[in-house]
Amino acid sequence: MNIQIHNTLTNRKEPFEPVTPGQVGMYLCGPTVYKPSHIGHAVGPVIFDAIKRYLVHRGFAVTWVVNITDVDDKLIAEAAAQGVTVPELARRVTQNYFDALAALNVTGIDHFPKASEHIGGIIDICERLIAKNAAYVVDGDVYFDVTADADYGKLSNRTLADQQEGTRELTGKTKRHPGDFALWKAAKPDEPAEVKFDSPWGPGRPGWHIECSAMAIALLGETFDIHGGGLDLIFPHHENEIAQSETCTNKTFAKYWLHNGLTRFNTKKVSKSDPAMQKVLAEMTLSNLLATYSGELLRYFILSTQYRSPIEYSQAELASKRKGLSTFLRLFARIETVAGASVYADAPADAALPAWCAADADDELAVTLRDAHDRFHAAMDDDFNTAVAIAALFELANALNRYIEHRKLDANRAATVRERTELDANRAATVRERTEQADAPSGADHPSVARVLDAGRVLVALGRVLGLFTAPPEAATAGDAAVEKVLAAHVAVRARCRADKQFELADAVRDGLTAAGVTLEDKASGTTWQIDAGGDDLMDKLMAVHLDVRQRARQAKNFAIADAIRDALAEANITLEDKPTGTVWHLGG
RNA sequence: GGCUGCGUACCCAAGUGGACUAAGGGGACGGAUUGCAAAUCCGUUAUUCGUCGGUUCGAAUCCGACCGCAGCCUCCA
Repeated sequence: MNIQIHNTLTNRKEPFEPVTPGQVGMYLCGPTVYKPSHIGHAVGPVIFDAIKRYLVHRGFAVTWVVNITDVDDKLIAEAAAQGVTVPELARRVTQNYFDALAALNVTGIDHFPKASEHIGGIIDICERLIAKNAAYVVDGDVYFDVTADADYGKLSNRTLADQQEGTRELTGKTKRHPGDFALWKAAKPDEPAEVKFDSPWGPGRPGWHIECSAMAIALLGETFDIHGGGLDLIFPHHENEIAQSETCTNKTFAKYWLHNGLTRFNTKKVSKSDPAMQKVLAEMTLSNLLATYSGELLRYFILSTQYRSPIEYSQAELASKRKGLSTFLRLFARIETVAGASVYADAPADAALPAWCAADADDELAVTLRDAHDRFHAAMDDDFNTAVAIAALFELANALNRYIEHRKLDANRAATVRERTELDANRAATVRERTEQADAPSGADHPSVARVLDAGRVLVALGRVLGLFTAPPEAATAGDAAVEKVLAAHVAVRARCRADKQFELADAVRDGLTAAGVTLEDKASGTTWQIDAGGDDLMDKLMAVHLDVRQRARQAKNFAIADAIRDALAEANITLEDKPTGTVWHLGG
């Protein structure tokens, strides 16, 4: 099956055939590093990262370049406003960008060239264009002559005549044609020394578009495969890149042009230039978002829409996506409980199907797994349709949950049932029946469990092709052993309450924890917790619940439970002191 | 004004001539399960794809008009 790519140049889907068979060069326009990255900056890198992973998965050797534009008018202005040097500001903002990419699991970028480090290549292109009479010098500026490029406008589908009509820019004395653009800008007297570079035309710095041409050519060659960026870059940025590069080399610059949809908020583009958006934008920096949402969730959110469509950002939408993503993460935890082995470890790197899933295998799970596997690949082959690829993963997840459910594979089910016999003699008959029904599997030796584990690992491997499911989510309490222990005490207390049929107290525990932002789930294999809203005061909240429940138990003269609470907390190294003013607790008593 | 796109259920979102009496997710509702929940499973939730025409044996998908929205034409991922 062939990979199809939508090419902005032809406005069609085309079969993907790299310039050099088996090898792919990709270039994505990166940020101008003068302000912290916002949600929109994450879209291109996440999509391209998924594209690279898929191409690698399909056997291509891929080189991916993302530029850092660190010489620019806005950068100079912002550095001056903040009272720092341009390199210092650029360094800081670049680091901010890198941190966000790491959190988003964007790991595939091979080169991050900086404009300031490619001045030689930029000057070289300018000179070649001047020599070809396709560029001219005016007072230390160098302009590209758009009339020198016969097919100028082919990417954005506009003619020079159209443009002359629409342009607000005056031709003035400097430019010959209003569409001409600066390749090189002469330094202005008040600009700092670190953005003045020597050139044959005097000190100055690159124009906006030229750095991408120079860096792409330097790292990927004069013709490469895929060039991408946001839709808003089609004109003038990419149009001008094509014009200057192809006029310079007489070769095709990039074979396929990919453009991702823009992030929107209240149906408006998230844009730096829109004053109404400025405030929103400040809150939508990637570092802010990553403080609230996991990188995996943001990545999943971006990939759940086909890349050419706009993405509507909202908290409600992210909350909805969080639920969807958790379906997978819960399933992985469930399989681990069933099989006693992690799906994250030993997932097949190439997402290959297990032997029992051979083409002629016709049992239900084999068919579903094969089908999901096929659909995933077909979706990605079709212009990297990650939305449909994820839908295939959902179908597989559902099939696995169903399989576990119907075959009663949940680990320790039999053991739990036995415990229950002791709890509730009246129900013993039902319980015995259920014990017989369950095939009481334990561990990965059981054939059905082994299949679930295999299929779960394929699911993880497919997700990893999109850059998801790399590792189990870190518990919100990681590193906070005290919180873990106090929660364990809650679970123990609640189990005691339930065993004693003190359901009001049991519910008081759960309701109290829910209010504190912790969800309890009673499963056949035991009670688990999930922290939805952590925070510095979580420990205090958890202890408040303990004290409240204990107080209720004492009022009901249920001293057995009250004592059980104190004992459970003692296990957590917490002592309680009952004083006339109330009960106080301290750690490590 | 020119050039791109878009408008699919309560919300998000795939699908761009026949396997569509339209994927998938969220939500809602009913059932199983649970002491009660949560999770999970089962089921229901668009005879219809902005509106009106046209082409076609056949259209959400092509064409036209209209309505609404967005992007680019100035810095932007």
